[in-house]
Amino acid sequence: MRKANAKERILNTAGKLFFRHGYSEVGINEIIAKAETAKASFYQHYPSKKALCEAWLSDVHYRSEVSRADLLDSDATPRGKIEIYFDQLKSFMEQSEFRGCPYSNTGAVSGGECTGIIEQIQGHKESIRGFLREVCFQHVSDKKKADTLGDRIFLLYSGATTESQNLKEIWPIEIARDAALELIN
Amino acid sequence: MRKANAKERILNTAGKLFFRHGYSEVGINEIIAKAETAKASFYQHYPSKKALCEAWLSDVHYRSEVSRADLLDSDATPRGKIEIYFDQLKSFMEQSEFRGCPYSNTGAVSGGECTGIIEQIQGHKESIRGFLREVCFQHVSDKKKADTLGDRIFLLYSGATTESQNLKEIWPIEIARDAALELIN
DNA sequence: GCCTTTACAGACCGACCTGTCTGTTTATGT
DNA sequence: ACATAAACAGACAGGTCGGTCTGTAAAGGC
Repeated sequence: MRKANAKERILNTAGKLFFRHGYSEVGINEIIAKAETAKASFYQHYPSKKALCEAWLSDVHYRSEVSRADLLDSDATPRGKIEIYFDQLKSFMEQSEFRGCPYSNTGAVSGGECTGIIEQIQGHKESIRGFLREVCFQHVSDKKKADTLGDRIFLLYSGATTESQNLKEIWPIEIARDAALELIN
Repeated sequence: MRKANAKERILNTAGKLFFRHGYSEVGINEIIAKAETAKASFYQHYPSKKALCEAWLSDVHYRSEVSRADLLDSDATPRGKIEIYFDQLKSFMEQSEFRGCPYSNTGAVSGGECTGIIEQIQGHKESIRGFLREVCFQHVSDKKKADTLGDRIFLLYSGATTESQNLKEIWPIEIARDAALELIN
């Protein structure tokens, strides 16, 4: 018996490969070879490569949502939560060699023909947006102001991720964090 | 004789296809079929598909740089230039069906192994960043303040492009424009 | 002991990929 | 009229792709 069952091994291996090299650059043969499983085992658990990709994105979404919920319910100040959120992004980008957002990257590959993946991307982005709006609402307690403030921080966050990936540098995240913290004052 | 020579036809056709469907989703055969040329003619002008991609990005960069230089030298106020720049992005996203930035999209595909393309992406991004910094310098005439202000607008611009693409909606650009205009006040 | 489920190995298929090659046609300059 | 270069058509090679198929091995419940 292996350390984990085949389905989990496939999902973990594919996740790493999709994230590092991009969905379209990774083949089924590479996934099953690195996961040390057989092609028949793969198709026993996932009907297609696209379904595996959706399972991966769903898994990432679940974990990130738990993390945001924890941060939202923590006893830090709203301002502190924003700071922590950007610092988490910073360490994520550093330790992932500036690979950026798995959702945006996957969406950039599939030019728009795959509806299932697009829906997951939009759900994930709206989740982050809602989180930032809620944090801001804890700060200003004015729904409308909190929404526009949260949206602006959301765009700073997204831009920081994108350009940190493009330029392979960390300063966009620091600039965005400073700008967000000034906005919330 | 065709309306344009083969090299230009290939570049224009490939540009449209790369932009709409993504670099890795478009093959040589499709390009030459849509460009109504022969494979031998293609390899007479471009040594490889990657070289064609670099030529396309270089062409896009040249045209966008001219556009930014025109805007920079125009007689609009710095604030007006920012506004025009975001409005240009808005109409670009609308008429391109939310395909986003060709550079970021291409960079998301090639996970980092292709240095030539990465250099072009970074050059393009730094060009936009420099443009925004200069516009801000026309406004605040304090080099350090102009730089951080320009960088913040740069991140808003990037985030607006990314999320407008992801969500297939136009509001991120309007939010980013409003935020940028408030920042510059 | 048997039986069902799960995982294994890997051949095989048709389609597609980039890139090479041979040879023909067309346009242009002199 | 003729030479030269560009564009043409398309077969071909060597490889990879996602996905299907047949058959075997091992584990767990009864």
